[in-house]
Amino acid sequence: MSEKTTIYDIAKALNITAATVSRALNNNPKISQATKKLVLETAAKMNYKQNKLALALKSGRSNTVGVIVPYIDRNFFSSIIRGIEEELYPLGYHVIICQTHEEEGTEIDNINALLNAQVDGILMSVSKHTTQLDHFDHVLKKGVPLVFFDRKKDIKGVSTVTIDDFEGGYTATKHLIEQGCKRIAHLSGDRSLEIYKHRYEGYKKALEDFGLKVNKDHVVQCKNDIAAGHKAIDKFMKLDHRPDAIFSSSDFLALGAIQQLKKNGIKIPEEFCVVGFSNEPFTKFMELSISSVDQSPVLMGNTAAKVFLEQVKDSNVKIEKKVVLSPKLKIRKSSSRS
Amino acid sequence: MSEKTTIYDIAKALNITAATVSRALNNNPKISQATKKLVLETAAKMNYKQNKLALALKSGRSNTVGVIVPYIDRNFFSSIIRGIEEELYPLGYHVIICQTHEEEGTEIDNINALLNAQVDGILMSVSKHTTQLDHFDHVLKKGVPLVFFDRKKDIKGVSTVTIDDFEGGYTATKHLIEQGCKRIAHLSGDRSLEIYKHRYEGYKKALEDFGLKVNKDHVVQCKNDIAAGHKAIDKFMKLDHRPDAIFSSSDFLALGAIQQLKKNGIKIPEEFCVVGFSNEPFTKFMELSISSVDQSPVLMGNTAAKVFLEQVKDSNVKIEKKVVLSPKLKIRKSSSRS
DNA sequence: TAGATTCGTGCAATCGATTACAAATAGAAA
DNA sequence: TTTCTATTTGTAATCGATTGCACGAATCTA
Repeated sequence: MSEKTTIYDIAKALNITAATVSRALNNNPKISQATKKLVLETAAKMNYKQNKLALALKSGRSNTVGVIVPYIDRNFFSSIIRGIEEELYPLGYHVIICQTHEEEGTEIDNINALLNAQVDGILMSVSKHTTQLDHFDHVLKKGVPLVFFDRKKDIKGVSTVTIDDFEGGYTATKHLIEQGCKRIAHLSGDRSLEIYKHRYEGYKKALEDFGLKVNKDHVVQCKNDIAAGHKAIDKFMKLDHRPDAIFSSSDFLALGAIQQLKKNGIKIPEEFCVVGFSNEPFTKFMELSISSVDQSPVLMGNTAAKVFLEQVKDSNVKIEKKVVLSPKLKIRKSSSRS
Repeated sequence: MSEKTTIYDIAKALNITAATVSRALNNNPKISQATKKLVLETAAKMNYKQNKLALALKSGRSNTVGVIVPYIDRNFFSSIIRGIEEELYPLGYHVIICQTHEEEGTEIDNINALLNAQVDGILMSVSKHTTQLDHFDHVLKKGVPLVFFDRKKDIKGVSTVTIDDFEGGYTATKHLIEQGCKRIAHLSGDRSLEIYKHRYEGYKKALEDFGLKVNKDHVVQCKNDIAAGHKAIDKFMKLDHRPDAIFSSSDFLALGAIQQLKKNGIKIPEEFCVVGFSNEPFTKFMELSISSVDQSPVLMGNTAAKVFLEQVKDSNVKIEKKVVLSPKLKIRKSSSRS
C-alpha cells in the first residue's frame, strides 16, 4: 500500500549497490555517466524521494528550525514567521511552530521538544512570564544557535533582533508634541517587560527634551486590551488636570481609549490626539484611522533568519549579534491636526 | 562543545549496554528496578534527550504533520493553525508550516518537501490556482493521510473540513432581506473557486425563496481587496436601478464598499446595508462595525486535526470524512436597522 | 608486455534508538 | 547437588542514506 521507495529499491532494480545509487543521486564525481543517467531515470520512474530523516540522522543536521512565539494568530507574530519563512525556505529549511501562550512552563516544554526534534536552531520571542534562564543555557550547551526577536533576555552568546522601542516611544511622543499637545498621557503594558519599559523611557525623554514634565497621574500601567483602554479614560476624566493626548504602547489600548473618548464627546484629533503601537491591521482600516508605530515584523523575521544563518555558517566562531531595527511612525487621522 | 548525550553515553557510564538503557527509559517490564532507577538518574544527570530523528527513522513515524496554507499571516489561516496546534501538540505532534502564496508550483514543492521530511500527514488548504491533482495522488500513494480544510478538491480518499458556504450566503442574504432591503447586490470572489460559488448560490437561493430576483448588474465578480470594493460601488452608482444592500464574499471588499458609499454620502445602515464574510478582526473594531459571516477558524483547525487523528488510528481502514461546519452570522452596525 | 594510473563500484561502518532472540545469572524445587 | 524456571542483560539486526577504503578492470606509459 504505502510504497516508499528507498535507494535500496533502486539498487535492487538495477543490480547495483545502494552506495552507487547514492553517489549517482548526489552528483558524486566518481561515477560513470552511464550508470548515473540510469539511476536518475529509474529514480524518477519509481518516484523516489530522499528520506530526510535518515539524512538528518547521518549528518546531524535536520534542516529544520524551531520558532517559538506567544500566539501564532497574533498578526505581529504571524508576520514575523512569514519573514522567517521567506528567508529560510529557499535554502531548504523547514520551520516548526510552537506557541507558549505566554507561559514559562510551555516555553520550557517547547524548547525541549525542539531539541529532541534535533532542530538546527531556535528563533523565539520570550514569553511574558519567563523568569528562569536555565532552559536557554541547555540550548546553548547543546550547541544549538539561539536567536531572540522582539522580546529578549540578555544572555551571553545569544543574538537578538529587536526594534528600538525607546526610539518608537520618543518619536511618537515628539510627534504629539509637534501637533500642539501639552498634556500627553501614556498607557503602558507591564513595564517589567523590557519593551514596555523602553517605550516609556522614550516617552519620558521626549517630554523632557521639549520642556514638558511627566505627570504621574497621566502614566497608567494596564492590561493590553480594549477594556483597559476604556478604564484608563474613565480615570483620566476624573482628573482636574486632564491629558490632551495619549501615547499608548498598544493599539488595542489606543482603540479602547478612542472609543471611550468619543463616548465622552471629545473630538479626535481636534481636542485629543492618540498614537498607538504595533500598527495592527485594524488601525488603518478605521474611519478614524489610528496613528501607530510600525515594528516591521516581516523585516524582523527576515533579519532573525539571516542572523541565524550567519551563526550556522561559522559554527566554530561564536557570533553574538544585536540587531536593532528602527520603528516607523505611521501618522494617521487620530493624531493629524495639520 | 556541543555535548549531545546518547543512550550509548549513558551505557558506557554505567558499564551496561545501550539496549538496557533503552529498556529502562521506555518502561520495558523486563528490567530490574535497580538498574532502571540508576539509568533514569544518570540520564537526568547527563541531561539526556531522546533523539526523535533516530526514533522516527526506526519507527517510520515522525510525529510531525505538515500544514500548507496560502499565507500564514492571514488571520483566518493563522487561527486555523492555532486550532490544529491545540489539538495535536498535547499528543506529541509537531507542526511544520508551509505557504503557497497561492501558487500551484509552490504547493507542489511544499508537498514534496513534506513527504521528504516524512510527515505523518498533511493538512492543507488548496491554493487558488491549483488545477492539477497529481501531487495529491502521490501523497495518497505513499499512504500519507491528507486532509483539506476550507478550500478543497474532490478526491477519493481525502477527508475535508469546510464550512457550509451556501448556508453562509443564504443566512447573510436572508438577514438583509429581513432588514427590509429590496435590491441586494453581491460582491464575489472568483467563482471558479468552490467557496465563492457556493456563497453566490446561497445568495441566489435566498433571493428566490423570498420572491426577489437576481439582477445581473448587481452581481460583481472581483478581486479580494479594498480597491475592488471602491470600484464596485462606482459601478453601482452609475446604474439607474441602484442596489440598497450588499452581501460581500469578503470583508475587504465590504470595507472598500462602505468607504466608497460614505464618500457618496450614503447612510449606512439606514439607506444601505452591508454584510461581509470571514469575520476579520477589523470588522468588529470599526466605529461602524461590519456584519460578517464567521467561519470559526479555530474550530476548523481543531476538527481537521481530529479527522487526521482518526485516520492514523485506523490506518488499515480507509476513512473518508466530509465535515461541514456551520457558519455564524455576526450582526453588527453595518446591517442593523432595528 | 609488464607495471603504473585512473576510474568505477562494492564493502562495511556510521548516525541513535528499538527489539526479537540468545545467553547468563539468579533462585527454587527435587 | 543437580535441574529447571524466571528474570535480567547482552548481541545483533534494522530503519535509509552517506562515505572512506579497498578491489577490480580498464587505460596509459615505457
